[in-house]
Amino acid sequence: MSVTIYDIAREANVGIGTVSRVLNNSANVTTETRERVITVARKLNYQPHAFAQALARKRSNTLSAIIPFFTNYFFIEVLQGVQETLSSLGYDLIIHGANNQQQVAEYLQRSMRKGRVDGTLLFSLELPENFVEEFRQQKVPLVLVDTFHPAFDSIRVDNAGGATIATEHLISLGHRNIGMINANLQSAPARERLASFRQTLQQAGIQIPDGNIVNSAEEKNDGFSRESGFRGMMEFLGRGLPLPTAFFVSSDIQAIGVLAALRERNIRVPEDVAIVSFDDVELAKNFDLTTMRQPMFKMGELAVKKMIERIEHPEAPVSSVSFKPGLVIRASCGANKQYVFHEQ
Amino acid sequence: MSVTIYDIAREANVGIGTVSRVLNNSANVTTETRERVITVARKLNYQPHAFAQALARKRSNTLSAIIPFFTNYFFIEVLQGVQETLSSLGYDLIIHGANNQQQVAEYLQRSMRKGRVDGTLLFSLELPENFVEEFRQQKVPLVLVDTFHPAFDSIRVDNAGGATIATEHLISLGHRNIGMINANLQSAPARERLASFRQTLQQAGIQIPDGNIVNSAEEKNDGFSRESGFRGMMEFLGRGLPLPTAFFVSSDIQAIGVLAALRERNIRVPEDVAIVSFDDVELAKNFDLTTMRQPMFKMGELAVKKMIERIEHPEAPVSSVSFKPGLVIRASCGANKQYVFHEQ
DNA sequence: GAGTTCTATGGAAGGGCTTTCAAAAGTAGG
DNA sequence: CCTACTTTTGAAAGCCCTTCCATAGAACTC
Repeated sequence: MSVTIYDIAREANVGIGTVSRVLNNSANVTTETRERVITVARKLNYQPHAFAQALARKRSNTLSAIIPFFTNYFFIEVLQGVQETLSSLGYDLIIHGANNQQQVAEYLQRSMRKGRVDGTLLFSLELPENFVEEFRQQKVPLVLVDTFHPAFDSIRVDNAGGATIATEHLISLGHRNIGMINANLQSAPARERLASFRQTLQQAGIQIPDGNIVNSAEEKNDGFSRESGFRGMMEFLGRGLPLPTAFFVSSDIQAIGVLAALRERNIRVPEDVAIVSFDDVELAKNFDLTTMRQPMFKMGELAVKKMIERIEHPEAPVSSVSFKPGLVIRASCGANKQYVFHEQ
Repeated sequence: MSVTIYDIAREANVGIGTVSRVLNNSANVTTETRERVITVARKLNYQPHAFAQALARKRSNTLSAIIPFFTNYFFIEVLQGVQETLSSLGYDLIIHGANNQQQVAEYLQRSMRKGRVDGTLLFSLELPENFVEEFRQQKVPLVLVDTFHPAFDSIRVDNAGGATIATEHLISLGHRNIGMINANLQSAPARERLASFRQTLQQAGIQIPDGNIVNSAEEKNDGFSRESGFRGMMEFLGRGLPLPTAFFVSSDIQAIGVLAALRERNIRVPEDVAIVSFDDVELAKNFDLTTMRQPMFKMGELAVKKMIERIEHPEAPVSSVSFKPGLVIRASCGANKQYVFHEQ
């Protein structure tokens, strides 16, 4: 059937051990033997059997990523970094899109199947407590991206810092009546961004009515969606409060909804209302959004590096890195266009 | 170390064969034995070793997808269909993003590594001729999505039909001077869409100047990008021809660029110029684009089904399915909003 | 109750690789 | 030329499963 090392061994007049050693570039093989084996292998168009290797090596060179599937451009962009880095290291990436908590559990379970993957990346999803112990027991490395648990490595975004910069930017442009269209508070980023928004205003001595803040009640995607942004702004407009001169919106995708709502009411951006949002997904530039940039590609890259380190040093202390978002100024805030990117 | 069927066999006082039979729900095991084994397996928290299974079964339950990575929302949406379908069948999906022809080759090569995957889905990329023979020899199933080769199964989009409908729609709205902003002609869809556009106009007895058609020269993504659309429209405007009252644009993402270019020149859509594009990616509705909808999720789903069939019947005749896009009317063409979706 | 057919079961073989171990071959030193 | 190492090599063991084969026992048949 297909060519195995036995075929090569026979043809090259050596033992299978030698073939394996040649193929793996192990030491202690004469150049002469090595070349003979390589020639035969090439001639027979030999392809190593991945699973047999994985079984023998106890290592699969495959990682899995569990993400809230494709509902959010943010993940896709991080994933891009993950995939490219992985690929250059000869690893494969299995993608699991989880649409609900039950699927998350199912995929986590699957990831723990001994030997299937060398590690799992969990994106933006809270790790169910009952898995914490399981993962530690099974010794399957887990790296959290955009989410947190003290027992595992994680890559995070400094939401508080980002929200502070965004808010300060609006203040520096002279805005004193500012609103916020937020996602669902059940998500940690939404909570963190709101808290910093409030705190920054307070420190600047600015008072705003409670009604200026709209938190989404939507379940889907924790309110990080276009619809949520649209409805959030509509809800605000329905409250009859004086229109703030600026809004901080908790994500680009929501901001797109906000923009649509404002257009519908003939409110101009940035002339009547300035907008600053969060993420800087690729889309943001199409809408000329001023936003807090997260280095998504980099985050993906780093996540992989962490994972590899963890695989190689299972007992190393847990580490958590947090990226600081940088302000990207475009048209929606009314300031000049210019690019200010702080990277940690 | 980790729990194997041997541990279960010992504990349950049966042979490993019996354990395997129970775990695989094979026939000929007494209920009593079956229950005893299951109890023990559960107690020991047994997880089958995926690679050992794959090796023994000669089947990995894993597919790979090679896509022009994440540069295009179209793929992501198809991928969503692929992933969900696959997941429900207990398959895993490995994703390979290829940024150039060389990477495509590398990934194809990797896919052929015996046993690694049960099959490969190739998206929108031309299959290099030298792989044709290799794939047939190695007997690794290959399904083409949005691309074509007579030797393999494929899922396609009826680009010609779609372009015809789009063009007819513009004609039916009264437009007589129509332009087209196209992608790079080195891509088959771009060629097909252009050909039908021309033919439809001709059949309607409408003559347009050659200068009304702009083909992208961009390499990146074959010109299916926002930048390409922006530049395409700018190039047209620089030609000094009378402004057509309508444009057919070869993809939504380009249309977004076109919109930006028109806005920059203060040309209103749809009042001054009507736009119809192609794809109906999720984004399209945010821009209120009238566009030709491709059932991307469905395409993904079908691709998987074909693949499974191919795996089960390697010798079945090659088949090719083509989806007919449906017109989705939004604001950009100036007609009333209404949803007209033809599905094949 | 002897002979026959089925069903349930244990365990070896096999899948293709890596790695360990022991033997063979080579090198150096005296 | 013999001894003491070192390097190279072949082959067995092991990774964990599925599957096949042979056997033991149960269930039937007449």
